[in-house]
Amino acid sequence: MKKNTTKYAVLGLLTIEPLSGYEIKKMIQNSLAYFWSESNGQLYPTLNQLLKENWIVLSDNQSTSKKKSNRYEITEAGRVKLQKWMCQEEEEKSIHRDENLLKLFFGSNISKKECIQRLKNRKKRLQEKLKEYQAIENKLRKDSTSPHFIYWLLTVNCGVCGVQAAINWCRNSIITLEKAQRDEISK
Amino acid sequence: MKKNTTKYAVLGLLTIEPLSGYEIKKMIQNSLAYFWSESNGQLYPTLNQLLKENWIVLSDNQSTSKKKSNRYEITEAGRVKLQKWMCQEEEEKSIHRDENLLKLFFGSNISKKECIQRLKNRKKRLQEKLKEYQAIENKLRKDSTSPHFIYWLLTVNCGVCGVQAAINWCRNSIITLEKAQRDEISK
DNA sequence: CAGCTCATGTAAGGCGTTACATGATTGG
DNA sequence: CCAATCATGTAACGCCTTACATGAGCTG
Repeated sequence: MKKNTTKYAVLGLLTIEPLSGYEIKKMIQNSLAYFWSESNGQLYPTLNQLLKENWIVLSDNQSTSKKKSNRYEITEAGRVKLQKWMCQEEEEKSIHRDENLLKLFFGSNISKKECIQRLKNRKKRLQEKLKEYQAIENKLRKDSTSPHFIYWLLTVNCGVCGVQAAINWCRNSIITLEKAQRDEISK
Repeated sequence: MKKNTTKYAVLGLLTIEPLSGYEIKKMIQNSLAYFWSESNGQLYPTLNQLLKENWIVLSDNQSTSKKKSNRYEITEAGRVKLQKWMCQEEEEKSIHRDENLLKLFFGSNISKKECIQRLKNRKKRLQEKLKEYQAIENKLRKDSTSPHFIYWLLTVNCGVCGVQAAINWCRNSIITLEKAQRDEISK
């Protein structure tokens, strides 16, 4: 059984406020980018699917601009559906495919020097990512009155913690490999 | 452009030793399960594809058992291909879709109590996972002479660090939510 | 000989992305 | 009026999983 998680992402966003497809896309890019993404090819068909299932409806208050834009509202049925999904346990699926780890696992096929360089680059990228996340966190903290505040903060905090852990692991791994490299040479 | 990472997983495993499709599958299940998986529907077609591209060949030393089993060896071209892939930079794709975070993000749609319960369950699952990873780590440490040893240890260590970070985040998040819950009631 | 594991595959179908197509409106 | 942005979609394709199909050998 497949999930079609796009459905729930859309439903969730519509509990915040009525939105058009285009606005949903923007919102995901601006606020959820660090843990979620949607493509047009997924989003628009899903919206029509949700309509058919009566989990969302076309909002009658038209959009601010004069353009044709379909603004959607979540229905009561949609809310129930979303809540049910949110309360479902999901087993901890071990991140099914981590390409970085796969490469590391086969490290003996390239030189230690090369491996170390890869890790250093990775660490650098992660540090940039960390800055981004912290910027999001700081921006969030400025509007602590929203009912969503606490959840959004926890969400971005998860990203921060994860990246920090990855950076630490990179640092330690680099040290380990550098030590091994020195041992190799001295022999 | 898509990657077909299965190719590289197979090539990598064949640098360790010649293997049949079935053995590759077992190996992934037994040793790489915490960061990689393959299904038959992906594995066998990929093997034939690799054959056609001359990155692997049928090994002539037949398998231990008398059954028909196609054991494969990596070719020099295959090795080059693998090494090239390993030295390629990949941009840090922010884990494109994290369902747990998506649920948390929409937390205001359900009760704090429910959210806390979800997090507690998640933490428990993560702790079990941590034990598994540590068991793998301990098993690995017993054969420290292998040339793969250092890489395999680093790989599993990455898993351990990630899970530990996630557990800590869960713990802190639970505390934060419980505090918010108390504040709600006392008002 | 029944049932297990070994062993290799195929078919169907969902998920998801990329790239393209199409227009309307707005701003310079 | 030209370009950019707003706005909605579709077509094609790749990845990946699930489920099934098939058959050989092995074990009691």
